[in-house]
Amino acid sequence: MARKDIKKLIEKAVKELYKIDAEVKIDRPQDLAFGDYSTNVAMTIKKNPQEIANAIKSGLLEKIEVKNGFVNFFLSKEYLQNQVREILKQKESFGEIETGKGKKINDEFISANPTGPLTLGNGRGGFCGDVLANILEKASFKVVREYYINDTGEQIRKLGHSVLGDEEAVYKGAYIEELRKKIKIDNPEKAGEKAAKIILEEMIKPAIKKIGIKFDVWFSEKSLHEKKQIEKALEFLKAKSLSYEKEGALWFKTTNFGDDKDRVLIKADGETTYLASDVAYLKNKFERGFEKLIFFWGADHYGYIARIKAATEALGYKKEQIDIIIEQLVRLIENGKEVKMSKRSGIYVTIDELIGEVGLDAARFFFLTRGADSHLNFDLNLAKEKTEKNPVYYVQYAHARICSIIKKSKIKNQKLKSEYEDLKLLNHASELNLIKQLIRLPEIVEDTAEDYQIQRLPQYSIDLATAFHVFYRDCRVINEDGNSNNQRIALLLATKTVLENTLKLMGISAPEKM
RNA sequence: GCCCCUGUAGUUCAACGGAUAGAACAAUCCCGUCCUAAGGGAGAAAUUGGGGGUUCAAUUCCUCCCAGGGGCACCA
Repeated sequence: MARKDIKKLIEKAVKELYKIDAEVKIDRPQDLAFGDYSTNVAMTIKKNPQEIANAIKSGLLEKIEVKNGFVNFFLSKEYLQNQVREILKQKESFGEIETGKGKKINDEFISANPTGPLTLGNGRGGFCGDVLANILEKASFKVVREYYINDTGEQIRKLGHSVLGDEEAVYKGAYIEELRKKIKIDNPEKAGEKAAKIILEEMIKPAIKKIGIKFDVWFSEKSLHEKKQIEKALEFLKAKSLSYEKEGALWFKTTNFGDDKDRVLIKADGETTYLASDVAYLKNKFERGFEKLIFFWGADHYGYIARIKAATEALGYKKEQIDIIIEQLVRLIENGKEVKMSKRSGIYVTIDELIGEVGLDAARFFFLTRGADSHLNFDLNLAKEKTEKNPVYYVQYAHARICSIIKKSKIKNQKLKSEYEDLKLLNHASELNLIKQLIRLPEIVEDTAEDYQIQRLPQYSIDLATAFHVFYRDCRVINEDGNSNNQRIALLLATKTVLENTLKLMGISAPEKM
């Protein structure tokens, strides 16, 4: 990666010049006039940028300029041309980096209660959780995608009551009516469990399959009870003197770890709380050897963070091993007004409806474009209208155009190989700019695996597509006489590869024609 | 009351503490096709909610205020 190499060069130069270890950051300036990369290190260590620039020599670089205190680096044509060959060599593995070194990460997302269909909000977390897993895998982490099923407890009993249609019913909707026909059990708890199973198998799992997500582990809360793991977790806390009895309940001293107040593990009526299950579940996850646990939660679960971190520390692990990504809630807008979504009231937009109306690729792109912190509004009618204008088609169109040219060129792969030896004719500004976009992918993967800002990826795919469309305008691949320019075919194939790899990371298809 | 998130162009969103705050959609105009015009280009549109502060440099960090969303259970 050029960025890494430049960083090393600067660090070395600074060390030799001033005998200090400066923290060097390499940026990509927005304006290409400021170079392909730049650094502000001269300003942060208050030294002369020209002096630093003079100390650097590399075949990577065509020139180094100093402006406004920044040192700007311009990549050489030779380096860029060689990258095309590199991409063609690496193919689908282009973009992979080694930072993860095979470390095991558990990525838990969606984990919606099996009390109803998956909705918009679940989709947001689902797409983001899935794509983060893709990125982490690209960064050489070993990722397990996990879904936690709350298949026992209060909400399951309530589901049972709802199916039975008694006065304790809370869930509404056509699916409850359907379940009522299928389930002939009088006991609310048993009826609830049966209903949960049907909802999971016939509603949730098919919806997840439909949106292109594959979970490695479906983890049942009930299994924690059955395997006595909750008991063991509680014994563990007791042995560490981290729990105590008060007013007939068993409490967990979460305040020892920074929580506002202690929390109940076993209620006075003898039932364990959700937290008790979670302590056991956390213990289970860590014992499976994960170095890091990622959770995608909706903002309504914010209050739970302190508890989970406390539990992590109580179990003897570091709270840094837990990364909780809070997705702000999706607001449903209808006729310009917010409609409160709620499974209990039966007002929501399901994943099935969403995909049916706007399609999977557009839906994925829509959600991936927005950062987790944005409180996004979702207007289904507007989304339907805007579907045709979704930028995802702009990106896919670039891929389709490439496929079309390649098909037309009738070039054979074997013949091409020898042509790659020389790519020196790729000199046009639009060709070089396209290559500059291509080589960003590993950097995008590196940065995103680090900070989880998934929206960087769709943004990048648009930049990449734009660079291609400009190249398409400026540089003909198939000449008027019908012969093709093989070096440009090579660039085309490299672009196709990078587009495919990027779309694959987002879980979006790369159509050959549109 | 306390905690978290948000407030950026007409709209929906971007922007590792950096250079002239970027896109897309909408609105205006140009390029009539020759490898897919689902494309390309030009211009217009922003006092980044408001006031202080830290910094060589603030949309970004701190602080106060205003507005909105979420959370503060022996619920999940």
